[in-house]
Amino acid sequence: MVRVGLTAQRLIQAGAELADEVGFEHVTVSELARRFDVKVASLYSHVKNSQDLKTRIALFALEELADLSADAVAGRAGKDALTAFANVYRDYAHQHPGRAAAARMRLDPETAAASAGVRHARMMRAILRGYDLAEPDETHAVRLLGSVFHGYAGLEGAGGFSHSAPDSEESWTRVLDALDALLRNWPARPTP
Amino acid sequence: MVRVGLTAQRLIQAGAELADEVGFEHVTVSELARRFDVKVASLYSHVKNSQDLKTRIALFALEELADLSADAVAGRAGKDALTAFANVYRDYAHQHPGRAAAARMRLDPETAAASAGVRHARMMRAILRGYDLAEPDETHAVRLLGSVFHGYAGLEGAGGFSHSAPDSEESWTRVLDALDALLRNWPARPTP
DNA sequence: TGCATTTACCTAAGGGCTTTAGGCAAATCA
DNA sequence: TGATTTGCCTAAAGCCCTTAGGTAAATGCA
Repeated sequence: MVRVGLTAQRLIQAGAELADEVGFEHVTVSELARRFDVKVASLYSHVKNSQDLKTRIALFALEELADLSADAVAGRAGKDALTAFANVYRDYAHQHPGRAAAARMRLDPETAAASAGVRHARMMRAILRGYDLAEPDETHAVRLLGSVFHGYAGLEGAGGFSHSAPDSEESWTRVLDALDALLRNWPARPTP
Repeated sequence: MVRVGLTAQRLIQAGAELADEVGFEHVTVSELARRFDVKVASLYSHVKNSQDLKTRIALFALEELADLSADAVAGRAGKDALTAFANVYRDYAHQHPGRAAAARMRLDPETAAASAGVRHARMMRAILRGYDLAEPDETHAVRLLGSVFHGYAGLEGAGGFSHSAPDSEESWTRVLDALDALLRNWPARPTP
């Protein structure tokens, strides 16, 4: 009986790679076991269950993404920072579609609160400090940006923008231009 | 042997309701059969397989949503139309979270091309005609709006904005204000 | 109205993924 | 080196998906 040296970390890492190959929704304990050439039951000492595995892949992706974003944003401000941050997001979704999908997975509130998701939110707020928005507008803007980034990655991943002109790359650039313009010119609350 | 009178339409309708109750990802041929008090195999005369069932629920949701949007937008223009359209989207996601998730499902290109998704795109373009954007900016704007609507619904459905101030309702209103302002003031392509 | 055809639902069966319980051998430690 | 821990295994049960082939209800036709 050869020991492969499974650990939760190795499983999650391999799970993330598997997600990128076959899609996050097709990540399965069985397939993971197959890849380690190990029986399925063996994984259950390292991971609670299938749900737990997926959650931990999601948390892993969120961390990874937050680390990349932090690097990209360091030393930048204004549109520069916004673009760098947004591009990390989109590039990650291109290079790691499975992990990106994982990062969009629904987490229960406590898990989410303990996740790197909060770092993302903090970074976004830091970027927004370059545009001066008073609360609650800053929060509205955070939510708008989050929606755009998630939404764009989702639609692009679903093939929404492929095979139609202009190419998605150009739209992305122009969307960022537009968001920058919007943030510099955030409208006052209209008087009814 | 009592006959229940299954049809593809009834299955899809019931499937949509099931999705709203348990989440689209938990819609299962078995559960559907249980609800009709019928054996699982019986469904396979009406629906090709599980994937087919889900796809048809997605198409159903897209149609329903397009019909609602068309009604809401009729007779409106400018911000009025934009708001009406956007609110249909969001209200639908609130009232029918499962169907909304279905509507966000990845479809293969041919299926997507034959779906009500194209009506959605056409309506968006019609609304944008109220803001005068020349191509390719109109397309960029369509993609931005799509991303925001999908993204906001996704994050809200995932509980992203709950239990934090200001409430999601207010953010949504202000996001629409902001999008309207942006469309009225779409930035020219910056000269590098 | 009676018979043939079609159709709706059924049983049976195989295969995959998940999860738990309990066992044996490799690694670790004293 | 012997004891303990730990990593991976077998076995088994449960649920979902899917196909093949059967039976009875509904429908159509003479």
